[in-house]
Amino acid sequence: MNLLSEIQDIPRYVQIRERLREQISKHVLKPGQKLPSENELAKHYHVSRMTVRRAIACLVDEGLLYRQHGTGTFVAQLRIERDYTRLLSSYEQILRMGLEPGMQILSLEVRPATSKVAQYLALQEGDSVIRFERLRLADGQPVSILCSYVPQKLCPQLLREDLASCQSLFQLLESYGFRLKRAVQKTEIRWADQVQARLLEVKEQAPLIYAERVTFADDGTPVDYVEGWSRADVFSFTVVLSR
Amino acid sequence: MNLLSEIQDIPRYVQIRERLREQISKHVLKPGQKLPSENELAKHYHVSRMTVRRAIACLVDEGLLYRQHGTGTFVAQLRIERDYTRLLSSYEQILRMGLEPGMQILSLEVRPATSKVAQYLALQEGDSVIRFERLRLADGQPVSILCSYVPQKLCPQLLREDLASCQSLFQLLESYGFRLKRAVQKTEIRWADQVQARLLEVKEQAPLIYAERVTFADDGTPVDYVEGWSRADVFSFTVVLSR
DNA sequence: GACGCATACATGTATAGACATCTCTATTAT
DNA sequence: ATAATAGAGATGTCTATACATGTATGCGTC
Repeated sequence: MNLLSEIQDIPRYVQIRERLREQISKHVLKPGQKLPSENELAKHYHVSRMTVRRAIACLVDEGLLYRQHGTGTFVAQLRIERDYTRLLSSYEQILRMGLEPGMQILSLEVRPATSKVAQYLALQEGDSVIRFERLRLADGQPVSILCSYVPQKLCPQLLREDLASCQSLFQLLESYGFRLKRAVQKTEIRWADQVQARLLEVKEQAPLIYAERVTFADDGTPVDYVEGWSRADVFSFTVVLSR
Repeated sequence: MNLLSEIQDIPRYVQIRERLREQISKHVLKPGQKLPSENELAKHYHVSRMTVRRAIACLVDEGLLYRQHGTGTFVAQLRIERDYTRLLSSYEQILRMGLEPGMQILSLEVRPATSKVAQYLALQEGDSVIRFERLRLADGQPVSILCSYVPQKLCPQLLREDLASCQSLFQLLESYGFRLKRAVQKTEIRWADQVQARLLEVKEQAPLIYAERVTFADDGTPVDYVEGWSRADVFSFTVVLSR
């Protein structure tokens, strides 16, 4: 009889969800195995069936479990996935690759928004945006040129912050209380111009991975537009797609 | 007073969800606007509050709505196209670009799985897999070389099907009853070898977008492993990321 | 006018139960 | 032996209710 902790103020469905997740990750529940029925789980945890269903529903959404109507709930076969569609800052990306992130600021200024930037950030053309351009390093080697645009009205004092000591624009934005939720990113191949080639230490016309991304807070407000040019020999890009 | 259709056997929460979705897409509910409270919606549709919450929860997951505890539920600012993380076949991708898909079969055979393929498809090395290699065309121009591997035991009669007339492997697999659910795709840059350069009509050593993808059915069984080499001047790649 | 507090109302969590629908199995009838 | 049927047990939908918790508002006090 597993008792849920009554002391801490964590919802029961969250506690059950995390217990199930742990059992799956530790192979107590093996891939393909049938879970106890919802009624059995409800009895076991001393909660109602609806609470169990809620816990299970989360894990089904994540792809850890699947249901078969009339038959039962089962552990899915593979789980390497989840983290792949996680929205990461370039800082976090490099950390994940096991390298030491570094940064070199190229420029930092307030500018009127061009029409393209205004459109992405839902501003009027000419509204002030903070333009922050830097070279991202991994283990001391240049890997990406990044250029971010943030509406100035969202964080008027951003310039005064020490952007050099703060390793990630995301950290800064989140510390301002923006709950970054999702982003749309478009990736394609472009060829290095002279300046980019020099900064990234590649040949002119070498292929680069070009990505542009708009990041949205949870209320759908665009917070950030980033363009990035990255060395094609360093980056790969893994995502999870759903049909 | 909107009545839900009692005749059709569609769950009420689905009906309410789709009505709300329609009102959002038609701007009856405008971005930023507050929805009626859950209790009001429940009265309006003559259902319980839990049923309304379920409908709303779906749309929150999709990013169309967001909630503020104690305040209300609101329409999000932008409708980021959900379609960006949709798992599409190459056929569907080209259709979406507004081009006419074509295909030229390069080879079709049953082979023992290499260790790499076996690992991706959760097979034993040497198990039979169907290897299907083709050139994908868009408006008659070659754009991708694709090479799919499917465990033979999943569809023993695949070879007899007329793969030439069926424009998409996905269609075929779904017609066999596989509920394709999600895929993990890794994308990077590689350089064209002699054969690839000739087929894709680019120079040798030209950069190509290399993608490998494992597709899973809803029970987590891997159904399909694809490698693709695509012309970098044709493809871009848009995804939605969440934090 | 500024502050604090009570209140109304919003969403968040949880319950116990009812009935529907789907699947599989065991029993019964042919 | 085979086919039809009944039943058990699983998930799917839905209700009505209770209480917890967060937020804005308006009122009274200072």
